[in-house]
Formats: sequence, C-alpha cells, structure tokens
Amino acid sequence: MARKPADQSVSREEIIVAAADVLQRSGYEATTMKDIAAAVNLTAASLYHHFRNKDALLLAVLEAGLQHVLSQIEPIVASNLSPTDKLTRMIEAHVVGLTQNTAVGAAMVFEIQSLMGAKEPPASASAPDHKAYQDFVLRRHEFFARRDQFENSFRQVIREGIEKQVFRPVDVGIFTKALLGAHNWVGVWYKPEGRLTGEQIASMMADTFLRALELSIS
Amino acid sequence: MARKPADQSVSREEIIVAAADVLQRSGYEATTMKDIAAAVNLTAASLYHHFRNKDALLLAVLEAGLQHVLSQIEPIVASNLSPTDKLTRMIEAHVVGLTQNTAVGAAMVFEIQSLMGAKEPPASASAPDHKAYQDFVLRRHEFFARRDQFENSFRQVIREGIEKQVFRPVDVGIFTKALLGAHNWVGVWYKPEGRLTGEQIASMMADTFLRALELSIS
DNA sequence: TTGATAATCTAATGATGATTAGATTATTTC
DNA sequence: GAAATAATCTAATCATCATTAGATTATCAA
Repeated sequence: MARKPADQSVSREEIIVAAADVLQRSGYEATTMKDIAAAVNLTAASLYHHFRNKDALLLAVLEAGLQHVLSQIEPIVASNLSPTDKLTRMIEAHVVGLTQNTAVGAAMVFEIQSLMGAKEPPASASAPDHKAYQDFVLRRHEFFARRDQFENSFRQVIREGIEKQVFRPVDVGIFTKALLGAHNWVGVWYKPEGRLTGEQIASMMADTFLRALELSIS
Repeated sequence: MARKPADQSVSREEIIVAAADVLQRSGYEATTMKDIAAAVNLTAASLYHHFRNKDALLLAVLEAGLQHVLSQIEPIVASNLSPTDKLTRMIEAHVVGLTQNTAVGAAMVFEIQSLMGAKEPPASASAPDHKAYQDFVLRRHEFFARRDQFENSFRQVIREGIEKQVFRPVDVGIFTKALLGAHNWVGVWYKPEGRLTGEQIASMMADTFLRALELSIS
C-alpha cells in the first residue's frame, strides 16, 4: 500500500484530534508516534508527512485547544455586558468547553510541561533543521503568549468589576489562579457519563465564584 | 568504588525527596533513573537497591506527599471546631503545604496519570516477579483509596456546614472539586520568590471559598 | 495523458534508558 | 575479627521508540 484513496486519507486536523485523545490517556512521553498513528489508521512514519516531529505535533494539539477556548472567551470580553454577566458567561463558556473536549482540556493541563521541556536539536543539526527549530521556538513562544492573554482576560474583567464596585476587592492575581485552577481540574475529573452535564457543572462553578466576589451587604 | 562510608550513603527518604524534585521539573516519563540518581550522587543501578523499579519509586514519592498532607488535615477534621473554622484551617494547611513542597505538590497533580498507566509485567514474569507486582498493585490501590479519603474529608466538613445551616446549600461534590482544583493548581504556579507568601495565598484562598459558602443575608 | 505533488508504506538506523549481573567495599552482628 | 548483610559500582543486556531512507500509489493541474 502507499497513498490511500481520497476517502481514507487523513487530514492534519484529524490527526490533531486523535492525538489529543491518545495524549489524554497516556501523557506525552508515554504515547508513541505509533499509538497516535494507529488511532487514525496510519503508520508512525506517515505522521512525519504532516508534522515535523513529535514536539511539533504536541504543539499543534495545544494550539488547537487554546484557539478553541479563546474563540469562545474573546467575544464575551469584548462585549458591553456588565462585569458580573461577563464573568459568568466566561466561566460557563470555559467550563463547558472543557467538558466537551476533555482530551484537549487535560492536555492543556498536563502536557504543557513537556512542551516547555522540549529539547534543542543537537549541535550537528543542518541549516534547514536549524530554521525548523527556530520556527518551533517561535510558535511555542506565541502559544505561551496567547495563553497568558487568556488568563489576562479574566484578570481584566475581575479588575473592572472591582473598579466599578460591583465586586468586592480581592487580590486579582490569586483569585484568577484559583478560578482557572478549578476550571483546569474539570478537564481531569469530568466524565461525560457522570451525574451532571457540563452545563450544570459550569453553572455551579460560575455561581460559586460570583458569590465569592459579591459585595458584603453592609 | 563500592559501598560509600556511612556519612555519604543515602537513605530511601533522601531519594524520595530528590526524586520529587527532579520529577517536578521534567515529569515522570521524561525523568530517567540516571537523573534521579545523579541528584543524590548515585548511579542508576544503585537505585534498584532501594526501589524495585521506577514505578515503585514514583509511588513512594506520591505516598510521601499524600501522607504529608493527610497528617496536616486529619487532626483538623477530627477536632471539634465549627465547620467554618475547620474548613478555613484545612484550606490553609493544604495550600501552605503545597507551597512548601511544590515538587511533591506538582507530582501529585501531574504524575498520577503515569501511576495509573503503569503497565503490567510481561507474561513471562517469574513467580517472585509476580508477587512483587501484586504488591505494587496493592499499594497503588491503597494510595488511591487514601487520596479519595482526603477528598472526602473536605466533602464531609462542607456537608456538615450545610446541615448545620452555617453554609449555604451547594452541590458538595462540585464545590469540593472546584476547591481542590484551585489548590492543586497552586503547586503548579507557585514560586517561592513570588509576590506573596504561601500563608498569604492560603489565607486569600480560604477567604474566597468561605465567602462562596456564606449564607445569603435575607 | 503526463508529469508533479501528496500521502502512504516498509524497512532501516540510532539513541536512549530501564533493568540485570557480577564485582567490591563498608557496616554490623556474633 | 569473621561471617553476613548493606550499599555501591561498572559493564552488559534488551527493548522501545523517534526519526530517516527509499519505494509506491493516488490525485491534480496543465
């Protein structure tokens, strides 16, 4: 066999989705290229047609995941809702997103370490290899920048609420970390067959954190 | 060289502590036995004198970490403080503990996956190997049981507060997950050189979640 | 069509890294 | 102080991958 007929050939996208799934189960280091390939009926070697190497594939998975949440959060931040409504919807959107794709959600939590630890190529690397590596480093940097920007969206909405005196004054940094920690964890424990739907969980979480921000009745 | 003089020889405990540290940096799969050995000035082979294999070492690290937090939480649960005070102190103890040992804290979050995924020995395993594996499986099972017990401590205190009507009625399961997610995340982002001390962070987190549980003023 | 390009495959290659075997030297026990 | 035991070491072994080389076959553009 060589090239498969069009209806059986797999796209970059399909590989990313499948890889996220395999990654969630076993973790980056423990999953082999063969595992990922098997999930889309390819051989390991074929993956190299789509991705330069394993690190690049991981990065693509994380980029896709981040892109997805950002696309849901940003319109809310940009809207002219009240801080209360903004934050409520942001929490709900984020949590629901995580429950809809736990694979990517868990990867975002667990595999970022691996990405950070990606090692440089040996000094013997050829010129084109070097360029490829530069490219990887750049994309990785952009990924982290976008991730920070994501966290900043929450910070800003919370800060806005405090300034407008609809939220009680909390330490914005710590509150945001607590909030996002609670969210990230959802990607770890959530099971679709569980007692509650993603929407219900999301709504409860929003309620919890909005309560924590309520002004004291004086 | 063979056996080192007593003052240079390393204990099981020292290996566990060092391993947690290395693990935090690189993750289980990426950490080699050689890395861990180097951290205590041993060769990889020597580690096998102290631990049956890499999985057993990881389990020992996690057990130590869990044991530590349990020892701090359990007396509080058993005390006769009010639910409010109990929960406050439990949160503070847990968070401070995590900031004091981020290595183990992060390992508890990230490496449990690896532990769950630990593979069985090949069918060709000899009888003693099989016994060793049984032992590992048992200890792993006990570890998870204790971890569940830990989570249950929080659940029970929250439930108690709701029953006594000092906390508003929330979904205990989800609230606990949110709480512990926020905690776990601390082990990931906390840096000793940061803006706030572990105690300050702990206190803010306790404040946040206790606020979220406050009864509405009616 | 026919050449170029894309997507796959099979079969190496090369490293890395866990684990074991067999010394060697300190401690401890009797 | 011998014998037994503990803690280490060096030097294999053995497997498992990531990655590369070199075909092979499908699709597409001219």
